[in-house]
Amino acid sequence: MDAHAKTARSRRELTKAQNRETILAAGRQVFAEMGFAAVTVRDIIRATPLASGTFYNYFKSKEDVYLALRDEVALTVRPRLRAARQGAETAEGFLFESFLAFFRFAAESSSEQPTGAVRFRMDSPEVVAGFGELREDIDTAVAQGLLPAMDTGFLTAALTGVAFELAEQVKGGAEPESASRFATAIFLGGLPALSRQPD
Amino acid sequence: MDAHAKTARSRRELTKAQNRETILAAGRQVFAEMGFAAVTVRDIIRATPLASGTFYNYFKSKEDVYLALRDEVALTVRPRLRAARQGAETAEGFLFESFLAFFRFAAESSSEQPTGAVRFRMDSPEVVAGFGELREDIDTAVAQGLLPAMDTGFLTAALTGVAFELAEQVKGGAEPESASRFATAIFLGGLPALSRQPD
Amino acid sequence: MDAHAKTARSRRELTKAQNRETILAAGRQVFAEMGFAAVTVRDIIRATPLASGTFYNYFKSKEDVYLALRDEVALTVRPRLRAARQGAETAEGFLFESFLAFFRFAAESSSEQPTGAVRFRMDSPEVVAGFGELREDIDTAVAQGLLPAMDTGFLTAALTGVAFELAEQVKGGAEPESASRFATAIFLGGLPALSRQPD
Amino acid sequence: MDAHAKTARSRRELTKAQNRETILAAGRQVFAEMGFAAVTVRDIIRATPLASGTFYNYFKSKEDVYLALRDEVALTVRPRLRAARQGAETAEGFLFESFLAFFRFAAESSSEQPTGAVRFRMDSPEVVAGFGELREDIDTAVAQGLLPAMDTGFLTAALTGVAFELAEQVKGGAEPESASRFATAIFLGGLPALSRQPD
DNA sequence: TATGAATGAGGCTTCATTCAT
DNA sequence: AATGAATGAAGCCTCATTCAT
Repeated sequence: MDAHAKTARSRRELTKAQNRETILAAGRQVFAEMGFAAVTVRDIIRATPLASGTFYNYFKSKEDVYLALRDEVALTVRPRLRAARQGAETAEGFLFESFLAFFRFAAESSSEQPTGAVRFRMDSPEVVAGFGELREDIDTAVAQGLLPAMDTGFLTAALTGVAFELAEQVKGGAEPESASRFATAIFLGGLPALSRQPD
Repeated sequence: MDAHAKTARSRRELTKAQNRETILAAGRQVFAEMGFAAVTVRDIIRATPLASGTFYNYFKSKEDVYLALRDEVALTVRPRLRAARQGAETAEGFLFESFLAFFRFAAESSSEQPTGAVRFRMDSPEVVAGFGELREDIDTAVAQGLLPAMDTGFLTAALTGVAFELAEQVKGGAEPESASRFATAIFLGGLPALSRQPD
Repeated sequence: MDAHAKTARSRRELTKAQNRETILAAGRQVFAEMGFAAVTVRDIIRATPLASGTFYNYFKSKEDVYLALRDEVALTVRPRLRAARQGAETAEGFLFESFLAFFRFAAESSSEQPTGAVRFRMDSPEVVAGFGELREDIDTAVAQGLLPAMDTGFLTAALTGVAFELAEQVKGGAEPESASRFATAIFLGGLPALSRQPD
Repeated sequence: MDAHAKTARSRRELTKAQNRETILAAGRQVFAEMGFAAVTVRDIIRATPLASGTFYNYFKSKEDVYLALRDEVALTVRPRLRAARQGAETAEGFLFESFLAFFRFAAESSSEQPTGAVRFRMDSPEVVAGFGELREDIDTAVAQGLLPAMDTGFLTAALTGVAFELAEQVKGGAEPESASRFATAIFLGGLPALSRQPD
């Protein structure tokens, strides 16, 4: 009986994890299809084989699902960004690898938004934190005299803005590599540096 | 009698224009207070002295109100950006005045977003078009050899990203002037240029 | 001024009659297109170049329009039925001409009903009254011994039922003449009489 | 445990069936009281102890309820008509029993219609199909030479018309038996046959 | 009389959530 | 834990009607 119960219990836990994942997948799908604002809990449930009551065993609301998805994104992106930076040896490599990791992720997770729908930014604190870590490293570089003193809040904002906007270009079909080269060139030398950039 | 009819007609049209403006103002308010996703048509109506049916004489949905607000924003921003550019004589002045116009507008229209709410971007095609015009001018500059050849799609994206993200900093209290200097420096010379920038 | 007023007044009266007719025509159209139950006053107004307030100068409700249309129908049908009967010299001619007049009218006023809509019967007291007059004449015939004594309520019902149902066949494409022959034969001799009826 | 589950399931399904029946009963009532056109979904719900949302678990609209009621009528009437015909051995019995079954049903389901309301016909394809089956049997009789050749579409229409109109008389208080005798006499011998019919 | 915007009641429907099974 | 029907609040929207012009 114990053995049986144990088997049953682990089967259940498996099911629990599966159900949670099922709901998250449904959320990803409907958020992409309809846009956050238009999605209802029922829409998420409908994209699922589960019963409506089951949803509430896992999430409290669509916002809750959304935040979980964002954390999931962050969980994927941040290690990649960190790895990219740690593998770099020059300022250029540092920026280039970071942008490249981010744009590759954007290309992977690209999905169609409904035309006319209001666009959302998947920029949770968690995702932005990836850039925050970049900032910390830049702070370090500034302290070491490798980079000039500057307003790091502004720099984070500028990096974030360029990263997210170029990510849209990448989602629209641009190459992650050329987008990364462009962004890196801008931050290393501004517009004049672009002339030295192969397209 | 003509005068009377005319007065009557204009009084009516005045009321209509006022009602439309009343609804737009209510929309501005509740979008700022609650965030787009959470707002309902009823919320907008409730922020109004009008009857519910009246709303539908002017707009079809909250999306409709939102788009009208965006167009209104565009109508305000674009002339300012254009004027800023036309008054500039150097590349630096060109960028600086454009950013400054945009950040000043951001500072004016700053309003509190609900913490935790999903952020929206007020970047309609119309607003972005302001940057599109900038792009045209840059294209001209490229043609004249003042600027290197580059991917203007990427450049527009980068300018847009920096402008919108720094605008958030400005809404959070940063100075439009210093944000403009920062953004200008980045695009003129990249990170190295920041050392030459007084904070 | 008098002359002018008079002209103005008659122009107005013309307009009044025209407006009423415009509304009735719109009612005919939308009742045929959508079915009575689905039609709203607004639908009728929308099928009109008139303003909504104007409707209420002529009718109180869609029911009011509907009744006016029925009266109009009755006004058309009854004289035709009466003329048909008065021109008949035998029982057979009497029935045949009556049915024929009715079916011809049905053929003329045939219009498509929306599939799936609940069907309505245009059998107002006024329309039925056309058959009531037939009944009176039959009563007379009974009194004169030309027809056997019977329940005239039942007979009116039977004639009405046959007339309206065969009218549907006629609206669906059947010939008024053959439908009239059929109905006449039934009432003169029942099923056996049909063998003597040329198709 | 199985038994428990089974009981649970059937208890649920019982409730579901009861709710559906509750709504249909409410529909029957309000359609009879107000006429189809005037009824709203809310009227049906109000005639029920159920919550408004519950209605939509069972039906999509008032039309949906109406069609279900018609099917229910058909389900009741058709077996009766079929049994009536199958028990008949002569043409007269055949017609008489069919009409009688129909009129008895009409008498049972008689209910007050609102005066002045537009009348509806409960003649769905399903109900008419009862007469269609009659037609098939008549076709057979025609093939066997028992009845003369004729337009069976017209005959179905005539039978339907007489049946539905006399049913109204029956709902108004006439005897099903005498109505059946009348209708049978008409179809067997036309008006002349009525003299042989005891009232 | 004609107009057409304003009104707010109220119909339609979906929603989030509960809870008995 | 899973189910899915029930709930009723509440959003959406149209409606009939009024009334100032």
